[in-house]
Amino acid sequence: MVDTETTATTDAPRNFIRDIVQDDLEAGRARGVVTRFPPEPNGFLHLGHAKSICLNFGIAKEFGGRCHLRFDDTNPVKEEQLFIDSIQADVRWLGFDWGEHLYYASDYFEQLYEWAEHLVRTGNAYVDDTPADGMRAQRGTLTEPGQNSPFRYRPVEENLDLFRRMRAGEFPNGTRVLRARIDMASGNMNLRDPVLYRILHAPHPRTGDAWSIYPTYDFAHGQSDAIEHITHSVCTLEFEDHRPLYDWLIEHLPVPSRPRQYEFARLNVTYTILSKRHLTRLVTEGHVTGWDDPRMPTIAGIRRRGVPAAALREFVSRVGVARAYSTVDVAMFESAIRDTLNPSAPRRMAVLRPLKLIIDNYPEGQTETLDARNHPDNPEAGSRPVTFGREIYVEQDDFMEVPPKKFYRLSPGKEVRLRYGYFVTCREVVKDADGQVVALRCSYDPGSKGGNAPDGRKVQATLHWVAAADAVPAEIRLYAHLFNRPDPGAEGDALADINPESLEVLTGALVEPALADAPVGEAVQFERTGYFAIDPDSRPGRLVFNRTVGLRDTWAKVSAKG
RNA sequence: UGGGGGAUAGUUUAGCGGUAAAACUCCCGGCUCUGACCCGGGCAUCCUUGGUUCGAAUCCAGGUCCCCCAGCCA
Repeated sequence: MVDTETTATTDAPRNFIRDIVQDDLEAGRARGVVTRFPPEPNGFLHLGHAKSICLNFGIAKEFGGRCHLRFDDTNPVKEEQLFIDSIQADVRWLGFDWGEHLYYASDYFEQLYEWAEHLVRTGNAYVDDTPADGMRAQRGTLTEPGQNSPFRYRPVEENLDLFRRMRAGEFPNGTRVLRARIDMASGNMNLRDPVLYRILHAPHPRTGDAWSIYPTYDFAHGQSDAIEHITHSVCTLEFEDHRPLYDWLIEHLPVPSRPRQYEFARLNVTYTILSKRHLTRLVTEGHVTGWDDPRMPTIAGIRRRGVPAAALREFVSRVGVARAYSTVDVAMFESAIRDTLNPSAPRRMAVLRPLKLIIDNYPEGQTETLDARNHPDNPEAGSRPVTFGREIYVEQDDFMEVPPKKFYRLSPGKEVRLRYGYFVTCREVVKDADGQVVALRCSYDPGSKGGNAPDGRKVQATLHWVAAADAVPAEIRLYAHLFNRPDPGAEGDALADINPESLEVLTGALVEPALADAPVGEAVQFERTGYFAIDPDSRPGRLVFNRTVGLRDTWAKVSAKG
């Protein structure tokens, strides 16, 4: 059976974050470890999130701590319940469990508001009436310091009054914000009086219209961590510059714990795009069929494609965690998928592009049942019967009328083995009026039943096949990389690099009957072609398979070289 | 000409002062009722220049290149 285990393994390799946690534990700086995975529910989870999920949940598990799932839902205009639901499903599918620890930043809105007032009262925050463009102008540039807002030294009482009225909904969007009073001349832009609250008259998926002001990421994140007693708040490198602000807020607020932030390099993969903005466009502009299109790097897409959760975890584990910017070869992902599937995926025979083969010396109307093993290395997987007959189908790629050197498969006069069946020799090539090969007439050796010749002679190739008598038609979807260059977007718009041939639909495929009742999502290996899984589009009588990943194809390389 | 980070094989990662390790890719070969799997073998002037040291990928100093930051996004 396919590996469908849902419990994540703990064989994670060493990395600098684990080292930090271990040191903190050993030095007594932390009594236990509490991490969190904090997605904003504004899209589907993808490969990059998988890395973060495995890291955060993995560390918690390794050190006997816990990992929270917390939705960073501070911007209601971008967030939807649909995403909240899908994210939970995806994390679970990946094999992780947050137990009772499901939280929302919005759960803390009241507490955060109180802390905001605290900052106002202590003179560390003020209400600024400067419009957005004015604030931008006052912020300065990367090399020039910013200018103080004229409202920077507003009296505490006035700030308090204004802030309360902001909450009460008295002012329109964008007319005022609450800012931390830190340092307009800081080299770190995040310290130039960052915005803590903005006015947003927008309904929130969870709090409805209870609020007309919402905290920014910077004000919500660290404090949420503190509320949950997160010990190690792990995020990606682009938040490095926010750490001083994270710490500043923790220091100036009466928070119940002192979390620490650590950053690692986000995942990049060749031929893939992982920015939420681009993924959203792929969906909304119709370049793919949805968030779960098997070509998408989303967890949902990957799952639909037939990739087991264990393969995703294995990939993340192989990639490692570091602070160096990097782009992982997508081949590493494909390899992890094959390695995960190979030991367990049942073997079946399916002919993607059928070519009829007629065995002239096989009795007409006769069929027989042969025994085919379900797995070459695992006898316990058992076997299944396959029908053999006078007319069978083989792969078009397995025949060449004029074979190049090193082509071991069928060609005029050549003998090959039909897997678990007989040796057959190609005697005649049947063509239509256009000269296209439409069938092969062959002879077989009755003594080679089961796949071995009585005289011990060898053949160079063993072909997969299906019998015309009981083959089942199927649609097979072959996927190639969604982008046609390893670094999509490196020159201009990433969507301009979309591979127009990322999907190939084969409607005339024939598969062995044992495949007719394959469960959705579980991968099987079509011998000699790859790993495939039933797509949810599949219906009784209309099988649809997705190619999860192909097998390594040495011949393709040899033949490509000529 | 601001601040913050990063540089180890084609790609990721390990290495934490003792003479470069693993996975993936690629190449060569073996095995084979999947040209799969599996098994051999090959592929690195550790960004650079100096310094410290018996000894440096590891420590120090200078340089170079790359990434992030000027949202009332996260």
